[in-house]
Amino acid sequence: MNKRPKPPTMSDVARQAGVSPMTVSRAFRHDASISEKTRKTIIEAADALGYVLDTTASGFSSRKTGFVAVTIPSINNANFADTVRGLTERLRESELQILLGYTDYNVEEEERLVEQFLRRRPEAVVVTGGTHTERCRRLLDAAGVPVVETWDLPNNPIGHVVGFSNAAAAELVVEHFRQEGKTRLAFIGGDTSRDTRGLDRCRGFVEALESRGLDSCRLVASGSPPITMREGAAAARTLLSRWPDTEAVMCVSDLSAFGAMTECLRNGIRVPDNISIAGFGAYDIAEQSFPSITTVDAFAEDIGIRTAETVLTALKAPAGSSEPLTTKIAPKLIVRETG
Amino acid sequence: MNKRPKPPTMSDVARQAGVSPMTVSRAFRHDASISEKTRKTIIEAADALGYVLDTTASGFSSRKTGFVAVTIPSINNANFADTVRGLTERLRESELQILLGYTDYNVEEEERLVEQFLRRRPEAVVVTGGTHTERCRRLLDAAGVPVVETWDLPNNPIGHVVGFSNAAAAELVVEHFRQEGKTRLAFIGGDTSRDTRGLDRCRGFVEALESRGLDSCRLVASGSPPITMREGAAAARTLLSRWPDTEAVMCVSDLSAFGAMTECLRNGIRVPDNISIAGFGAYDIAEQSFPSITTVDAFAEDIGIRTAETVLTALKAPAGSSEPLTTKIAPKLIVRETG
DNA sequence: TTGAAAGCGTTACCAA
DNA sequence: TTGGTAACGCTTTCAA
Repeated sequence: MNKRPKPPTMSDVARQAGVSPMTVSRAFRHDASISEKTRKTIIEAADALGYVLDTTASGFSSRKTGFVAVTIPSINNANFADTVRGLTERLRESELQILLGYTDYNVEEEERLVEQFLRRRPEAVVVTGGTHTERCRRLLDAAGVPVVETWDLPNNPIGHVVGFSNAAAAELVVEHFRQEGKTRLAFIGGDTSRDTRGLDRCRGFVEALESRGLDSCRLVASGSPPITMREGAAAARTLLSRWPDTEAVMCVSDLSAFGAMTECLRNGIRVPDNISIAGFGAYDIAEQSFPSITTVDAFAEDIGIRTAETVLTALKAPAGSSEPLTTKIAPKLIVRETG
Repeated sequence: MNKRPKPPTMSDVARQAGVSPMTVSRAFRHDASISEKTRKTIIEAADALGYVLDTTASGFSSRKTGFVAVTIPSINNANFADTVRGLTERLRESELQILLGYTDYNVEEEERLVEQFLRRRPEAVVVTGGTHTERCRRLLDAAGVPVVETWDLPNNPIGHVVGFSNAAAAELVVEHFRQEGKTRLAFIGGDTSRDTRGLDRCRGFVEALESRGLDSCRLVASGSPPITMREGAAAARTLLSRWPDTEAVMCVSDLSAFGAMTECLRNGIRVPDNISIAGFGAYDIAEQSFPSITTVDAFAEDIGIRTAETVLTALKAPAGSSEPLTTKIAPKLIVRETG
């Protein structure tokens, strides 16, 4: 760890290379008009001095930070990780860098994070879901940069949207269970109101049952979102003791579905012979578990890719002209051994 | 999306509040000497204008960006996610923000990322592992900021270290299998040389066998790191067909262990009656699967917390005085139903 | 506790 | 293709 009081600047490089600082600046940009020979001299001088471009200064000067601020509910979730991966890959060529933060499924924390990010002057902001604090909406609105809401279809979007209806996704599962002739259906999710997408799935589940004239009282909440495998297992215990004749259960995620399934197996309840189980999210575990788990693929990575494309389009558009884009993703049911 | 050509500045707020820009600056800092009354007036004026502090400018001026650059191998890995969580939580109070990137277990990509991050002038850099390209080491060395290597104990550290010996962790598992009287042991991991921590575990496994006079030829590689559940299952197939009398198998991670286990179950092989299985990383799945999986807990979140503390200590120390700190984590064996 | 002046390292803009 | 000059919005430093 070399403690150098002051890193070299463009002026230092300019002196070393015998050119003006402005020419050094050009040597470090892709588009600039500069002779290949001059550039080579400059890059060599820079390397010799250990010079690294200071984007802190260049961003300040050009009012372009190259940041895209992204908030996700949890950093430890394969679905959101896939979305971030899609975003990152698709943005790679464009000089844009992701500033990533997680909210713990908490809108207050989201507000804190968004404000912190806005101070960095990102060129665009990507948030998860359509539920935010009033102040958070105001901040985003006033930021004057493109905003994309993902993983949902908000009624009153802030700006752009790349998402799907979580309620409709739940209906896919209900319809599937119905086609298999099941009538006593249950839902396992987390308690409280923090995970709005999880709640939307529950709501969609209930509505789908009601519109089919089925009883919709079998709802079990266990643990605060995101609900874990262990909480899925606990919920399954509750479910089986309260409504032992349940024929099929949809879980808010594949992780809880896996927990519920192992709980059944531990208690000698056969899946799907005695009970069908479905999850959500197309996690690896749903495919690799034994038996494998019926699920819904929301195409998390695609959401990221399409979000990146939305950002790029919005950034390219002349300042006023950008009308909000909405990209709808169509989740897909994947039927497996459990259902 | 309000398109405002220019966001308000401190001068705008100062005019609105009837004070000097300098006083506005003080109102936005925690330590500054300013009367509570003045501050209140200013904050109100700022809110009215929709002013948000521009850290792009303040960082430039003060030469403090408030960034800690962090690179992890994969964004979709519960272990590294836990480390990031520990880091983030522990850093929350300190005005430091994490700049997170992932390398895909690739040192070339790591070099690219580190260079990109260094341009942002982070106040510290955290990397995973002790293996880097030559140029990456040079860049980090020249950056003049504290560097922390994690999840490993490098022979020739760049600066600070918070980690453990992956080889020794593997030996824990071998010793456990030995105490259960198993002699025909196998290892399942990924191929090639990208995941150096995985390789270290394999090396530790082999050395532990040899030092106990056991045969160490049962090594199966499947897929490029990080090896998935599916690849773990494929490796188990190979293993069982090539060495059907294997008594116990250690997998490079819990995910591959889970895949290997389900593959056994699918084929009617009882775990642990016919074969014992152990993983690594103390993932949720190892606890919740049925049967549950023997594993090694490397205390991923602790690694993050201790790393944050190392960063804070190094940042507090006067420029020259900081000698490298090494924090050793002691991984712990967790014996479960499979082993 | 408050204010004024002088940068911080880069890029935009215009001129050569 | 190159160079000079004037910002960019804030903090540091010193003075009141």
